[in-house]
Amino acid sequence: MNITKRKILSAASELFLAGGIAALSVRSIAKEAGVSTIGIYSHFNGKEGILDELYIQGFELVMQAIQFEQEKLTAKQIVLRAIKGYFAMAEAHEGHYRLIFGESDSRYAPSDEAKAVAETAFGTLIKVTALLLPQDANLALKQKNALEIWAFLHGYVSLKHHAVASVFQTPNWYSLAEEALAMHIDAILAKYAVQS
Amino acid sequence: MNITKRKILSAASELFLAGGIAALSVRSIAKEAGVSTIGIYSHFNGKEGILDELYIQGFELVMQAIQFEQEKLTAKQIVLRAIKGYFAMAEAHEGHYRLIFGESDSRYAPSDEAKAVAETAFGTLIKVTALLLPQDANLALKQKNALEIWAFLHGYVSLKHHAVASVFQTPNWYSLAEEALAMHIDAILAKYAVQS
DNA sequence: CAATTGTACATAACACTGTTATATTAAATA
DNA sequence: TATTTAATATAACAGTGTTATGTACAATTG
Repeated sequence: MNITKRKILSAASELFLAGGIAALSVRSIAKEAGVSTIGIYSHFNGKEGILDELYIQGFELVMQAIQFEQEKLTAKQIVLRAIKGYFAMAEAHEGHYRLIFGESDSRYAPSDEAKAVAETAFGTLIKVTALLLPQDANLALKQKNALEIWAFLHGYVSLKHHAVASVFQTPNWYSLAEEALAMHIDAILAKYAVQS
Repeated sequence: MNITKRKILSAASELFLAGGIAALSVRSIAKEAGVSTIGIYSHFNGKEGILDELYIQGFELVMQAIQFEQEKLTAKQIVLRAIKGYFAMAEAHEGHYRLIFGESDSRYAPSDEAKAVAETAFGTLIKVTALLLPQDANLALKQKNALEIWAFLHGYVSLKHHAVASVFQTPNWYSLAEEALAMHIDAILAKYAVQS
């Protein structure tokens, strides 16, 4: 990647991390990177190109968060650790999280390349959550299962960003989430347990 | 409410229903309502005021969706019907749904009045989901329980709006959701069942 | 009734957004 | 050396939400 291109991208990342989408204007990125506004268009596909890069960054963060060494852990332990990692990522990179889940700019739609990265991330999630299922489970079941856990996870994160979250005085939001998910995982394990 | 004020609000609602947030500019609302742009500021608090009204409309739709006659139904049946109603509302009023969950305009923040309506809606949800719990359950438990089901629900809706939703060829998204929620409800019922 | 006040309105402007046409400069190739 | 290509700078365009200014009409008051 070009050095100017990298400079633009890192400027965008910094502004995004500091102030979210509101701080990301074409002119502010250009100024921070020390280039002219037109540079955003010659090096990237305008603002959409910048957002695509951040979108991809976001899903790479998701993948990193749910993958790790799995030695000597039960399936439930592995999935619960992935869940912890997911929540930690959502807290540490709220801007990226909001972007990849459409809570930033309704005008932005990810490019095909960006969507491909998103699907790869979902593939990673399927692999992790499939540990809860019998080994001979088919793809449809694995997808259903991954979606189930992802929806539960994402629902907690998304609602935490919501105004109603303030009605909970206790700040143990993600503890409640992990409890509920643990219960759900037990239900999944019980449902598909191999009758021996 | 003033007749002009109603005309503005209904113009805004129509534009919003037809084209979502993208179709909602101060000038387009004014034109549709047959008033000057400044009218949006004299009758409402500018665009923020308009969005507040639509936000409140959205949560009223949520409340309507999860409330109905409950005669001769088990707790599980009532909650499952509320869940069906919730999904139906999210499909029929996607624009409102996206608005109240921050997927429309990141610059918009609901007013205190709008937030109060949101909390009332959450109260309704607590009342419905509390049917799954023992009658002597305390408020913290009821809140935890309502959040649990709401997160699961909302997660499915939010992910359906996401680009990754296209990896599921089968269009039975909400059937999968209802299945998963039914299983979770059973787990809740089992956990808090009165030992007799 | 006449005078004053206050409200609703229209026009225009401001500061901002993403994007692009035009012109200029520097670099690389023939 | 001459020509072509790439990167840059300036300015402009069409939008956005918002506001200042000026005007017309209605209501209230002396």
